Amino acid sequence: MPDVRDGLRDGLQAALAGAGVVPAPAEIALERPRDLSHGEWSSNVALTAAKAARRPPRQLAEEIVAHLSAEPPPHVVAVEAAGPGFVNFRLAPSWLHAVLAEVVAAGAEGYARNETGAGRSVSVEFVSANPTGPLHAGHGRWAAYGDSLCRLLERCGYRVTREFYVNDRGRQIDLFADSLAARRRGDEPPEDGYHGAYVAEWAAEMPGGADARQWGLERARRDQTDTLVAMNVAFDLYTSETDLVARGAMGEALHELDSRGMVYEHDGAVWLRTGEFGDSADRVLVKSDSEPTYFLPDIAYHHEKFSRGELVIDVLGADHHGYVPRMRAALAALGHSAESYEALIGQNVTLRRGGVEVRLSKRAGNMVLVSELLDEVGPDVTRLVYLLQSIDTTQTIDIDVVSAQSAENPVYYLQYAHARIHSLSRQAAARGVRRYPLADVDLSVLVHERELDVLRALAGLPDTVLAATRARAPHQVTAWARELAAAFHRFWHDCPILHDDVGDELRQARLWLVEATRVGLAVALTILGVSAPERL
RNA sequence: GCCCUCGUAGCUCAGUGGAUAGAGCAUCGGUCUCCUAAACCGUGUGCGCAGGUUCGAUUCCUGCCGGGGGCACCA
Repeated sequence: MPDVRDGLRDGLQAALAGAGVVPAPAEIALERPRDLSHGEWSSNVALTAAKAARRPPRQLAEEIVAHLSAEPPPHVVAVEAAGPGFVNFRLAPSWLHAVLAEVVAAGAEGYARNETGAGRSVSVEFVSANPTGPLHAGHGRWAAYGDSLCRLLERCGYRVTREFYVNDRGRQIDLFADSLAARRRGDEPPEDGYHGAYVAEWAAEMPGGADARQWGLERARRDQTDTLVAMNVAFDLYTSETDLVARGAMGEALHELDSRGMVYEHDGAVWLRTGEFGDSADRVLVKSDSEPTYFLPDIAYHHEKFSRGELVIDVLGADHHGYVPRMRAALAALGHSAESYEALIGQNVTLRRGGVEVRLSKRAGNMVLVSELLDEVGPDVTRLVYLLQSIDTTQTIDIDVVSAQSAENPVYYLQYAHARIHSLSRQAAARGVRRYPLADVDLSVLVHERELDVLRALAGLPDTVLAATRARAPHQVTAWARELAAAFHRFWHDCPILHDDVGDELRQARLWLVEATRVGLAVALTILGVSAPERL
């Protein structure tokens, strides 16, 4: 599919050759200036190649411009040297009409798809909440983020396995079972046990004579899975720590580390030389009471994941970041390359209700559950709210704002754009207006700035998808969708479609513009895992 | 004390090695005989501080200050 940039690059290449820049720059960068007065596209080659060309950047830029003006690339109406040495391209609207046709031809399934990850597999682990309770609002962030990241990777051609690790053995599970059993008897849970209200509720459900441990695990798992399903998050693989140990994976990992000379005994415990691989200290794999630490099965699990992904990604909360160096070290000790393991650390979520911040705590009763958010605002708003901002910032979700049906709620802006598109379809059908085949429509009548702005936004989606994937930042897609919605709302305001005084040609072209917008929105919403209502 | 992370407008947040740093909310004021006004238009003395790298730094590096998180033979 021809990209305008291909033509511009070819032109620049030829111009550079014509200007006698001998070792042509390996890469010619083209960017969209934030200020349209600098043209539709701009290149800084003259700045980067100035040294090699042995002349001032501005002068080189002017030579390039001279060459390009003599033989302008497709769609180009003017080339200018500007600022310290930028080469700016002014384009005819025809380049955007080509974008419209491309969007429509590719459709929601194909537009903004790329092959950068083709043939590569990646394992992404996220959420992995302990099976000792429901998912809280913090888990919800990783569910939304992890799943959308996977959708981005898939759109870039990667084969993705969504993984959830279940820590279903060890001390926390014992405490949870003890807490359940205590509540069942009508006693208080142990001091360091689980005190959340859900424990008492679940204990009341528990049949007499049930094994608190087994029953509790299943109850918690079911609760978590229900929530994930409601959030439109589907995992490909759940790995139980108990199963992992039972099938010997832990022993194998230990053996492999040992055979590589990475393990030693000290004070009756078995240690891993993580300190030699960038961790701040060596870590215990098997305690002096012969019980493995949580770390050993975790290593075994991560080791296994490489059979499913050449690239292994963990999505972790900031409270687990201290764990990354030791896992990185353990994987290095097993011979995995540093680039093949990626730990993405996200900051915590805080909730505000009635102007008061609600601290998330596992043991206290003030925990806000994902299921509560889902009940209050529904899955679409929940996911979109999580994906509104970067995981690098601590997120404060104001439940009052998010649950309000008002302009303060950023979610409605997007949904309203979507609803308007469908409203138009209904109106058109009611008036007997139908869309002609695109081939029969003259798009060159689309010259209104509002129309062109929508198309400019649509033109940027493939780059946004690529950049968001590389940055592991699904929120960039949300930001893009808001931009598209804004452009669309402005277009809607200024450009009538079905009104009687709109000519047939223009009406048809605008109908297709709306269709392209629908496609663009659909792509973004699919990546975000959100569906939008057809009417508000 | 050590490590990680963040610090951008009154508030919540985008953003980027480039040319005049953007949205939403809030404030104030405008726009429906017209496809949904949950929209649109106007209204803005901001990149924590100090060095460094660079033709160019809000962006990269170092230090400092401030917020959050983490430093177990717990998970």
